[in-house]
Amino acid sequence: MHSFSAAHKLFVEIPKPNVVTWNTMISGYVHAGQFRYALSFFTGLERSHVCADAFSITSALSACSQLSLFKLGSSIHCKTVKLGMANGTVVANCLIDMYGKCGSVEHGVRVFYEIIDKDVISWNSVIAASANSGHIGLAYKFLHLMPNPDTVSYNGLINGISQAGKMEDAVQILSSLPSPNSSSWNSVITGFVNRNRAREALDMFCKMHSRNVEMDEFTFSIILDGIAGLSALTWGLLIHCCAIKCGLFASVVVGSALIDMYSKCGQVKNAESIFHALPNKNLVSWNAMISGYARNGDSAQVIHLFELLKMVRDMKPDGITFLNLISACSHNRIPFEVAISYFESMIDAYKIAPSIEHCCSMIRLMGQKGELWRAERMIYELGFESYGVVWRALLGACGTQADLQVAEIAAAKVIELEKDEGYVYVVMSNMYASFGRWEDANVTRGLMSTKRVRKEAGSSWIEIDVASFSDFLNER
DNA sequence: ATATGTGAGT
Repeated sequence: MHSFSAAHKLFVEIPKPNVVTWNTMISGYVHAGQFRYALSFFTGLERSHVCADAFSITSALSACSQLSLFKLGSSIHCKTVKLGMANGTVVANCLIDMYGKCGSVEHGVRVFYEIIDKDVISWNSVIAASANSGHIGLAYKFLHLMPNPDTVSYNGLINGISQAGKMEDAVQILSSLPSPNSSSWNSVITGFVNRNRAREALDMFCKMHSRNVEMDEFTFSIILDGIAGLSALTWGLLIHCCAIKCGLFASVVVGSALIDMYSKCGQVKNAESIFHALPNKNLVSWNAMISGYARNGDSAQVIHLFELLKMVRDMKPDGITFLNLISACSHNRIPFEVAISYFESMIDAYKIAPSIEHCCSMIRLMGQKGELWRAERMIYELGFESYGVVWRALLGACGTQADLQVAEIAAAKVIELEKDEGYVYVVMSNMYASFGRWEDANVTRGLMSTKRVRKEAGSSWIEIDVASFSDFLNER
């Protein structure tokens, strides 16, 4: 049980905090997953006249890893070099991890080579960093060079291979391990779920169960995610029971995954009772419940829960909350002006920068209202004009509104920015047809057949000459 | 007194 406000209040009363006091605050926030706060205390330490030590550095680096802050992480690396502690085993281990998570294995490997006394964690970190960045061969190399690899070493490899989607290899390594632990199994299950192979994920879950490997929060959250994708309620209920047996009934992580699973299986009532019973709800739990209501078309509950969330102390909506809220507005009968005001409050009151997803959701909303020019203007205002998905959303909105003028602008943009002209051909020919402009529709269809546009099983469109359709549009 | 490696939830 954390008590940040209490700790913070105590901290500010300390007249001259020493390095240990600072470090306790930094690592406390890291452990609680509050990485930004952790880093603000690190900055505070640096601004006061206290010198950072290895403890401050390692906690700060851990925060950088989790947030993928390459620039800050590198600047801390520079500091450690100046302070002469870059080759210290623990500091170097953290640096390897930080570089790995920031997508720069090369830097991590360089740090690894400089360590004089490499310990198990140094090796495991460099293996994980290599494997997770897709350098499986490199990970194998380190694993073979390592003096006494343990389960964690192999887990790094299994995890990387699973992330790369090489599931057969991952399963093979798992079965070759003398004593795989929860993490070994979790990595493989995660790999299957992320590749939309939920059936096999379930299979692994059952094997894990029958071999009496301890199941933790990770196991349940990922398998529930797989179940949600399958909408397999019976499995969901079974796994829910299993989680309770494992003593995880009060876990926020499992609870939030259950809320999501039940609402995706159409069982909002179950989702609701999980939500209300959760003793320590976090923002993820709230967002899961709000999106559950949104998915099931209960806009009144969406707004009700959103208003409640705003009143909870230490809790404030994030970008995902607003995304759910806006999509609920477009899928349900919520007044246009209300939706707009939510979006504006997100930007103005909550200082949340709109993402491409927000932009697309707003385009759909404006499209429904017939405000296509406003949507087009918004794309530029938000600075997303160089993203094809955004124009694709606008083109889609034009299709339902039958607005040829905006559609032609959007169509040209989709062709310019994406390689997917097939979609444009289909939408445009349908639109021309709906306007009775059969000649244009036929020209479009003709272009489709001469260029052999066809939809492939994987949903990608093939070999189309970009110029021909652009010319067709420009001639108009 | 305080620190590092595997995997997760909208």
